Amino acid sequence: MLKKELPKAYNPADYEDAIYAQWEKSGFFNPDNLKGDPYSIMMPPPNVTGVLHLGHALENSLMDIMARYQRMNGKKVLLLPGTDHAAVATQAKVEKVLVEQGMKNPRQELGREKLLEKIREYAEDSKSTILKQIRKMGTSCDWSRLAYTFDEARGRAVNEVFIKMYNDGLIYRGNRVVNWSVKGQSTCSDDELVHVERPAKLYTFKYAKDFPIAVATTRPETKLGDTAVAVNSKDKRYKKYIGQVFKVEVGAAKPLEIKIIADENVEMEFGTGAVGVTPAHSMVDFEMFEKQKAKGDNIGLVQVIGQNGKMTEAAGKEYAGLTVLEAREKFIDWLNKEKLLEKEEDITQNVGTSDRFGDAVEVLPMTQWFIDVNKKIPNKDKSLKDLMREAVTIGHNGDDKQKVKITPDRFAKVYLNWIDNLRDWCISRQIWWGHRIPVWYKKEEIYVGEKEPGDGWKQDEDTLDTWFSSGLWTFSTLGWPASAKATADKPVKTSDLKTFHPTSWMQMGYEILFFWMARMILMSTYALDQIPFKDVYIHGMLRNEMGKKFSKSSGNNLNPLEVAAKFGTDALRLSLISGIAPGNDSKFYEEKVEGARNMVNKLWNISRFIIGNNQLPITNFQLNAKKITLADKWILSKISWLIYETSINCLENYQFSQAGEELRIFTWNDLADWYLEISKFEDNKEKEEILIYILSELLKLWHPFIPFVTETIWQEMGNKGLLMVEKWPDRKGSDFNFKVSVEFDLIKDIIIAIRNARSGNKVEPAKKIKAVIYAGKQKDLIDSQVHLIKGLRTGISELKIKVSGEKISGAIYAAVGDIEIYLLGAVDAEKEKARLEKEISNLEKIIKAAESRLANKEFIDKAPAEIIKKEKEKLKGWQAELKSLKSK
RNA sequence: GGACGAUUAGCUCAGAUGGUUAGAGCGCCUCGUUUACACCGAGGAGGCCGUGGGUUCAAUUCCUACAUCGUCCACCA
Repeated sequence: MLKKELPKAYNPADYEDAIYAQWEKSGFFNPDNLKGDPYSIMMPPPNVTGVLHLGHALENSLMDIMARYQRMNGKKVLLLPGTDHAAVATQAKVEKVLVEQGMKNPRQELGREKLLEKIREYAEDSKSTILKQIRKMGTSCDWSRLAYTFDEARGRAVNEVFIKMYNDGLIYRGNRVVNWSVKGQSTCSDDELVHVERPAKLYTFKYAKDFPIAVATTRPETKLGDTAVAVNSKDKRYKKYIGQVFKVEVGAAKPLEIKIIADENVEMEFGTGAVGVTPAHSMVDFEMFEKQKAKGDNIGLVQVIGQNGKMTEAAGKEYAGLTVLEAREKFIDWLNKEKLLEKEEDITQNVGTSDRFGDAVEVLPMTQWFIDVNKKIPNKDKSLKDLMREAVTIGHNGDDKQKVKITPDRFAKVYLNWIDNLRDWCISRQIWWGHRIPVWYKKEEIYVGEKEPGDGWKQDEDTLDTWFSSGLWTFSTLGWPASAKATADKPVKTSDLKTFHPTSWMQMGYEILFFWMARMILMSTYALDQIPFKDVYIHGMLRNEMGKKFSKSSGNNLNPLEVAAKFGTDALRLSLISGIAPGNDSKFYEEKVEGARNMVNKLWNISRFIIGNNQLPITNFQLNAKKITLADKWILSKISWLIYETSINCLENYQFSQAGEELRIFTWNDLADWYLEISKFEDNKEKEEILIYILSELLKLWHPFIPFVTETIWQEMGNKGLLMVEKWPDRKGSDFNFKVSVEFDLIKDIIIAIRNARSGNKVEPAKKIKAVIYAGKQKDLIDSQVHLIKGLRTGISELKIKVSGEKISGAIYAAVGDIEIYLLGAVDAEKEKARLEKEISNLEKIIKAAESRLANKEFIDKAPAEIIKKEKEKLKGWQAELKSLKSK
């Protein structure tokens, strides 16, 4: 066999690229080359606004662990990669760059086509960097199915859904108030707002001296557009005014006609108990306006702020053209002059700002495209909201199999709460980078369709909210709609949809729960009548040592590729998934990666030792050891347990951190620290066989987490095939031998005690007493103890064993020179007896309680069968324990 | 205002459907020139599991109240 001298330390850079190339070339990233049940994961497409950050690195690690695990378990795994054009984000970013380069207004100066060209260049550049980075992370995705939210195939899907929704009456064009970013000159959805707390002034005033009700506002300038005052109908002070209209002159173009209306949402106790209603510049007020309108009462809507952020003509001659702030001052001056201002208070206020452009948004009435989330879908008697709710509660159409399982489940509550507050979704944007709305106009005519219907038609200028296309991601990537195939820039297999949808597993950060998860559920249940994924794992955010978010703007961005270059991709991956719990934020810092790097190196050196010392052929290995010792039994028992733990308990339940922990404990504390040491003096054919077996299985278990180093070692062993597609070890959890484990732990204790004694450390016998009683009854065990104690770096060559009968039940003494080590013997009979008695009485109590519970008829009748079964099992265990205790 | 999360070793964090001795990594202390590894080895110290109450034979775990920190949603006009 081949004996290669491996370097002392594992140097990732020497192997990673070649290994990835090998994987890719093998074709096993592509499910078409795999057999078995389909298993699909759609990569959340990173925005083409920049490069990958640590969050992406975490996501890639999580997805790849699942993909590799499932692949090794014989699944036909599709991990589909892609990128997102990130409409507003990308355009905002490029515009910012252009402005920094000296352009004043890129949109005006370049025009639509040229600006789009610039953005496209930027996006393509960013995209290619991102794709390289994904490779670098070792992600085993199918590059042949690479998708982009803004490519032709995805564009087809977008149009198809838009048209379908329009025809179903779910998409409408309406004049409603929207969030408007003056800086970005575009709308944004409610979810795109970032609320910032700011100090503000709250003014209480009356519109006129003879106006009966005072109102309060932080935005006096908008009051030029008030059309009503809302009060609670139960409010005795104001009840008499309800329905009356007051004409007041405040300086606007026309005198305001303020109608007093009733609204149950107005709190009587707060402020003056009355609200000045500005339908044009407040979401809530607009809703009141609509409510009144539905009752047949049009209170009117006056827009006093324009899209340029300046006051309109309607605000009056004095005000038109002023900025919002100038107008505010002017209005306050006027109120003061007229002695209408009653109060001025300092308060803090939450202001909605544009996520991408950063300015405080203005609420304005505009004609935009909306998705109606409350309207019943034709032939369904359900609204989109209903669909979104159903998917996580009773399952789509009440089908339990079509239910999205959210891990951790508390996010289901957050999600449902969000749906309750959801307003119609404004989907049109006035930016250019994005899917253009497939609607055409010719004079008064309107046509909704993919291509212009003939001469003289003009397409809608607006583009779609980027989440519209992201919402289709799970199926637009799988060849939906079928016609996408013809025009796709890449061949798309339409059969994919049938095979891989609903997708098996999805992961994402909680910050895009509403943006993305909700929209995917909406789109998929509506368009396909299927949930988008069965399982969704929500991860937390990564923060730096100070607990701050990593962000480019704050300059504390850690580049995952630099970390990977320094410590290796495996170390980065392992450190990212260590110590995390689903949905919880975690801190990330370099020391963590260092620890993971050390782990990787440890595995490398274990392998180096096993490969280097072995005389047997180590490929295609089958365990056949016949003569085995206690240590052999122990390690085989342990790895059997490890296989069970990592597969069933951890990975099947998305306990990634736990899996890594279990693997590390076995590898370092059990295998390296004990078994490898034992193998140095119990050197025989059986040991070698077992070592190869253990290493092979261990590499498989580690592979999803640290794919590069495991694959490298696998090949250094001389294996022909790729570890990536090796069969996952059989889960024979039952092979775990508790007795052997206890016996071996005893030996460990003895050896540790000897080492302590020799190094002058104190011995604590209490812990060992229990063990010795156990040992005393077994000749074999004593022999193996002697053997191991002699062998394992204790410096002991002579061992005096004394097994006594009654007084000391099985004590072991080890004599080293003139030191007589008092290890396990000399059981203090009294103490031991007391201890046993306490334990027995404790157990008896427990058993009694359990028995009475099982005897309770109510409990038997009402408790689920499973619980009763468990209770019985527990009871049995306790009873057995009690018996064994009593026998002592 | 509503909801959710966190509170466990010096630091960063796991964990237990309630059960005998609560874990890891890092850090710290002592020891170690062993041929897989100093990216190492051996050992050790260090915890009223946030506070009060309740349920229970048994609570750090379940319930409840509170405190502190954090997040999301709604926004009071």
